[in-house]
Amino acid sequence: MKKDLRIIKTKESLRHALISLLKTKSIETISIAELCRLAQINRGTFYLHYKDVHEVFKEYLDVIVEDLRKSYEEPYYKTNYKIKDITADMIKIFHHVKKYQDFYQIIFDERIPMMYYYLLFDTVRTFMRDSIEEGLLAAQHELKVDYLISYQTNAILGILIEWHRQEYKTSITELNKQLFMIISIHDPFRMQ
Amino acid sequence: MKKDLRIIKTKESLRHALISLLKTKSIETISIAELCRLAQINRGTFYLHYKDVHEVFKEYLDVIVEDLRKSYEEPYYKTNYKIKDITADMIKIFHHVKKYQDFYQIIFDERIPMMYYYLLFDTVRTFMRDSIEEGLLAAQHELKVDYLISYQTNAILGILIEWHRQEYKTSITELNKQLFMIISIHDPFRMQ
DNA sequence: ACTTTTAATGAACACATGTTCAATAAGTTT
DNA sequence: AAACTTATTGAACATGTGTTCATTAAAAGT
Repeated sequence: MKKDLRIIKTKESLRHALISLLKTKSIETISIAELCRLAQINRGTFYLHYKDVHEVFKEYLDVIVEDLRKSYEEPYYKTNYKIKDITADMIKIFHHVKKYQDFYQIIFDERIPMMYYYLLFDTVRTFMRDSIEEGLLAAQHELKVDYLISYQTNAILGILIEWHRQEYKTSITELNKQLFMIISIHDPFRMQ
Repeated sequence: MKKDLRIIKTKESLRHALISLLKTKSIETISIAELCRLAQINRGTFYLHYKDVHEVFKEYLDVIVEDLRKSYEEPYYKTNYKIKDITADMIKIFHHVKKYQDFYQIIFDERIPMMYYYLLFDTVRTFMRDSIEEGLLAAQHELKVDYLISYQTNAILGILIEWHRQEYKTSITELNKQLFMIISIHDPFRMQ
């Protein structure tokens, strides 16, 4: 039950064409017709697999999200301090975003649909859930964890938005220092 | 140097037509041609004022952002506790979002461009800047405030995202209670 | 009221969108 | 290798997009 080679070929052609076009123009200005011409794919074939140009990009993005997930899994220099654990986890995200800066510049662009942001949000959110649940959950039984986790997750994404707005000029070391200071002020896990 | 009445009439017709169409279909599926037909405006005239359907919506949204700004200004029952001040400020935002729920449902939709999110982000961010700067700024001179403020702002928007995902079923009272608990855990301004 | 300014119109244009359908060719099974 | 399955193709169609331009008409200035 393997995938038909023709489908793979078609999708690859479209992905290559998109990457090529993205070097010179923004994703919003790329038409389906233009993409298909470059990929040498019939426009009708396009609609057999995708609804719009964004879906081609999104499929490519899945690879990047996978890298984010992987980079998060791999161990870092962990200490005994909870806060340091968190910043150590987040520094991995910063490294990842820097690595794929070209793509995150697109994801955070104001013309781009929220869907990419939510993709990132959901990915980071699963990390955040794993980080939090252990110590905190049991203590406050009136707390709806979903709100806490979304609060925490989006706070981190707020740093990424600010980073993006400052055109990624802040170094990762500096960014991590800032995050450490912010979390130190807030001291999220001092209860433990 | 007043605005030409014809322009006002054209823009009003388009706004009314958009509001009418939004009742039955999503903004993404509304074409310029369809909007102009309903508004009885020549399509060419549309392009004299707007680039796409979103710009019509965005102009309407400015009214809502203005309401957000106003509702934030008006005094609430303030106490001496900093945390309570913050949650009192934020409850105003919750009320505002609930009031314009129909619009925030569009703003947080995954197919909608980030631009609306940023509009909200920037508005809340100015509130946040005003709330924070007083006590905190001077103490930590190595802290880049921009990152702190974006972190704080987006954390709040994280709650709104979660609220949206839970289809605004959580009551404002409950939401405020959650926020109070979250901030109590983090205790952002215990230094003061 | 008359003149000036400028917004709105309709027609036309090349190109993009989204869909259909029979014909073809490429891949998979046997 | 032959028989099958199905992805791709090209053509066609109605509609949408973004722009232009001369004409019309409405508002503003005098």
